[in-house]
Amino acid sequence: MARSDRLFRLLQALRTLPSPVTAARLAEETGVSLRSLYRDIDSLRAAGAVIDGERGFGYRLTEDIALPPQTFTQLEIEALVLGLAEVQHMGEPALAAAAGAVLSKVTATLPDRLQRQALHAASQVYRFERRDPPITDVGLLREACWQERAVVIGYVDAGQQRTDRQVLPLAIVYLERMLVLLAWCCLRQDFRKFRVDRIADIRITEESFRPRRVPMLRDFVDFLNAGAPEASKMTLSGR
Amino acid sequence: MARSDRLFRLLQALRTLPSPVTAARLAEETGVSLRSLYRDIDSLRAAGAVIDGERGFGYRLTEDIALPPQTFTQLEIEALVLGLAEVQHMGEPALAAAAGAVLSKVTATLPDRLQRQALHAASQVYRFERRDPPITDVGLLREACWQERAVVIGYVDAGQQRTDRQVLPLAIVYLERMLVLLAWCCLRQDFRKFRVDRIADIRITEESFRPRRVPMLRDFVDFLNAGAPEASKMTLSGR
DNA sequence: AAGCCTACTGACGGAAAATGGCAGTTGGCC
DNA sequence: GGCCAACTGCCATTTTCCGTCAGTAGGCTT
Repeated sequence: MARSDRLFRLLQALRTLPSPVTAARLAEETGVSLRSLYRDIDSLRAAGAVIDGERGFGYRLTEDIALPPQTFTQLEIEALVLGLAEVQHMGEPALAAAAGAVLSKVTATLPDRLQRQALHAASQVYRFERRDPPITDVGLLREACWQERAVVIGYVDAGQQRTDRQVLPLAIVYLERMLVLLAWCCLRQDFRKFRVDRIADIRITEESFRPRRVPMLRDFVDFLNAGAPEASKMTLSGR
Repeated sequence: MARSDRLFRLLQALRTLPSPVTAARLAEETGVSLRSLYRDIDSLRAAGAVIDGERGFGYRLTEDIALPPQTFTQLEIEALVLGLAEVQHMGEPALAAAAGAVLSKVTATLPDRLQRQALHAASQVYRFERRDPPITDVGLLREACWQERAVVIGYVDAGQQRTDRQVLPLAIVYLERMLVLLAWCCLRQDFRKFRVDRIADIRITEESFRPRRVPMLRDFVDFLNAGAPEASKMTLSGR
């Protein structure tokens, strides 16, 4: 309540006051202590604003936030609603919630007519089966991917054999109905696919492999495609 | 932080759920107790929204407001990229292209950092099989749904029998891997499901059933769910 | 090399707000 | 009169927020 309002005023101050502006000035402007101001700046940055801060100098707003209103064609709205609905159904709870939030945020910027279209899209996703929540914490794996940190996983293979191994997580992939972790296996020194539902436990280590995730992922896909016939090559999602 | 996000979702729920909507429903939607919900409604009203509340009836949003700017979290970006990638893979060419367009438009408005995140999302969709293009023109069916015009379809049933029938198209649904048209069959005077891949040809007629599509669709879903056990009820995509 | 300016971080304790539960009131409708 | 659902007040608990303080760090001037 009070807080979000203050963040709004802080952003306004950054926009209007002559830059660079010191933290002390902004703190005074928003009526808050210096410490809290730094926290507020963090919040704005977390929300996507790009704020330069140089020691001994001050702050400068480099990139503003606010999703500008968008327009979409009717077909594009169908695609958006359909895709996000799909994620709401198949994703783990946190991801499903995020899909809902995206839909809300995007449609909020739409003019009335398009909002109604979004609401009554002709393409829909219905599911009979309730997906049973995966035992594995997908969120943790995703976190590891983002941070490019090695993880130690307890993996149960097809023969019920459990092994603990350290891997470099590259991506989480929906591969023909199956949730799969693509990773570099440090034990075997090779690319491996791990079915997420067979990962018994996960521990994120301190070991970072930044910034090698993206190129390694590319290599992995190339490697998988090397032997495959042209018609059944993997493609990276959408790009 | 969490609160302002919730208020946003509440507003969105008020916008999208069929009005009037009860406090209990909204509380469930935003994952909060009834008591807190009343407080949240107060907050929105304090922020300027005009929300009708009649005892024994429910709420209705009379005048909308805009809340402070929002951006996407990393997880929300994952959801967006994943969902649209899915559509790019499973949709017919026109729809797939639309999904790509949405992704471009949305990411174009994002700050650099988030754009990079979108590009290198940890969740991805890979497909081996190339989808064989459906014989049926899904676009035409969608068009008929949008325009709420009756169509005459040539349908080949399980026993290879072909019949021509006039139907009122309600929605196109991805139902367990299968593309299905939900429609009112004028011949049988009943709700029917038609597998899109068995629709041999389509002709849009002049006959309009506007504005009955949305209520009819609701009836259809209720009808399907009437006998089903609680655990396997259909849900309308995402809302 | 020594200050100085300012961004930034961590820890800690107290203050304030948010939250949920409960018991009750109220107005409209069957 | 009973039911429904909006609304209110109160209170214990939990969570979040906030200011203070102590310290680190980069760039600048002297």
